[in-house]
Amino acid sequence: MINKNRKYLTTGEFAKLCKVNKQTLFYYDQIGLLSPLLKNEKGYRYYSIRQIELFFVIDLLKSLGMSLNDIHQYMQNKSPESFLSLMYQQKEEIVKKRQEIEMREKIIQAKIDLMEEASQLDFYQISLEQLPEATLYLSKNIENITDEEFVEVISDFIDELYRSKLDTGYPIGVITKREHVLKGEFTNYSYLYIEQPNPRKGYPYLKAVKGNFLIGFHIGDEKTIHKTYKRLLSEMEHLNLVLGEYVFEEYIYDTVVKNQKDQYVTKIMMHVHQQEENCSWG
Amino acid sequence: MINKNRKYLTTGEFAKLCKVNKQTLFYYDQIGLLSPLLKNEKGYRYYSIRQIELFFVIDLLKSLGMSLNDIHQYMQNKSPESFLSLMYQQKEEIVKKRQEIEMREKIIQAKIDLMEEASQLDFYQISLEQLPEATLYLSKNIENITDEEFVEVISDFIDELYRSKLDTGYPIGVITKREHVLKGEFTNYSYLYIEQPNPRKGYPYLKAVKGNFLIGFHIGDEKTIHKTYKRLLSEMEHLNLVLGEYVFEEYIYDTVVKNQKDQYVTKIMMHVHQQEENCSWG
DNA sequence: CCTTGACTATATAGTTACTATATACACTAG
DNA sequence: CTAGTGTATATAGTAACTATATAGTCAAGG
Repeated sequence: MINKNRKYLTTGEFAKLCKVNKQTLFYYDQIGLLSPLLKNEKGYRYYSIRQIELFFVIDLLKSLGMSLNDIHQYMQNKSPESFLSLMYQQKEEIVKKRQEIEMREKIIQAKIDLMEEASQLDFYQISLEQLPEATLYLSKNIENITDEEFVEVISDFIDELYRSKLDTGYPIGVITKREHVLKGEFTNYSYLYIEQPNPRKGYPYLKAVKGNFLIGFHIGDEKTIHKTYKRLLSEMEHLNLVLGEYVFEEYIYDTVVKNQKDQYVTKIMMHVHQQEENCSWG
Repeated sequence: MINKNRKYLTTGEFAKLCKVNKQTLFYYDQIGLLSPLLKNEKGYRYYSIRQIELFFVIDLLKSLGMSLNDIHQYMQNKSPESFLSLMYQQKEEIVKKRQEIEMREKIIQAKIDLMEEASQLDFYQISLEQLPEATLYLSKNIENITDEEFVEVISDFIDELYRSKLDTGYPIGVITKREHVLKGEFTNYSYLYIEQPNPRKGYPYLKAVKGNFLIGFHIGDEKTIHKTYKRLLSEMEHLNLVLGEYVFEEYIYDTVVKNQKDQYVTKIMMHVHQQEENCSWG
């Protein structure tokens, strides 16, 4: 619509309107994507003001991830019909992109919350807490399997995180059963898990837990985690508690925020109950 | 958390987990962004399963538009504090990005609506319609100004579209005052405008219009638009109508969807009133 | 009329984050 | 022992710019 008299714009002026580098317009001219309406005998380019609308559309399509080549293809044989169908197509794409962005926004918020929480913790303190119900997405069982099978399970687990968008930004944790912990097999894990703060309905393979937990932190390489387990178990006895069904482990600080293994921090959450004798006595 | 026994992954396995090309991991190793925990004497790379969490974060940061170089900088001296501040920073960025996506989604929807509407139109029909109130963002006055001043105004207008996110996907239109139309100066425009279907409050420079409009379409180059104006004006007289204060012009089909100027379609909307005599007679 | 400074042009090289290709070595299963 | 799959390095290519070098153009001021 914009077209006063036949005022044309130089490359510099047009570039300023489009908010791009002049070189970009040379490049677009070169690949035939957007050429000036006319070129004088000295080679000077002159753009019509109207061409800004075309640039807007090119810029829109580019921002939606279309390659200049594909945009060029469209521009070759444009029509109201093909434009409309392109827009319908891009509408679907952009909805997906918005959802991805929303998911990433949640992930970032989760990381912020986790880090803020971690900064308040005293890693040398063992505490007894009542944890609320939480929904977890579990892997297949990983007890007593070979290395190859383990890689297979992890692979499936992570594939499902991608496929069903279950990555919430929370750390991937592990669950160990009481029987293994009591046998001193602290790293004979049974499942991997990732917490789902906003679980979607109709998901079959989710599991809830709540109850009393004895919580402690292991500082340093995983290799020495048995020491922290022993401290926790003795504290448990001291408090007249018995081990519940599961123990949960989660990284608080890992390779993402620390350079050396001896600075890693692992949170250990032991499900516990009052001791039977205590109950019948009291 | 994930670490069974000291099972390491080959480059191929790790790449599969990360859903990237093996070459990408070579590249990340090369630039020192993400190197395998160990390399054997034959040069074979072995990644720890835990490194997937690091890859996830790299991938997240990358998706937020951070360059590998900047990510690398962060990784060099990572700490819970720097990670937290990075996340806060990225949270702000992603909010902006989401808002941009939402705006583009609206633009695409507007283009779809406009094209669907256009496909229903009979361009050879002149019609009288009551148009509802609409909010328009106006440019400065462009009557009788030089080419240089015109470019200046356009530039300001488009700058403001960018700055205040006023691009709604609707076409940029022009307004001509009655006095110019009556003098036959059909292209002596007074303002540029763009419709705002969801105007934000507190915007001072918006203008509303409603009333009866005589609507016709000009097919072809703008140069011959006076013919369509004359047809419209004679139809107006025929219907015993008088010209209102303003005439609006909008492109229906332009350089975005048509290759040749003779296929462009311009919508002309003339504000009209009943003729005085008619009113007093009736 | 000449010079200065801001513009225009082309050509070429560099950038980022891969991706593809070519070549050679290693490892595993039959 | 060989076939097939895996691994490695080195090099070149890609998209969409971006920067740099060199040269021609133009309008204003002295």
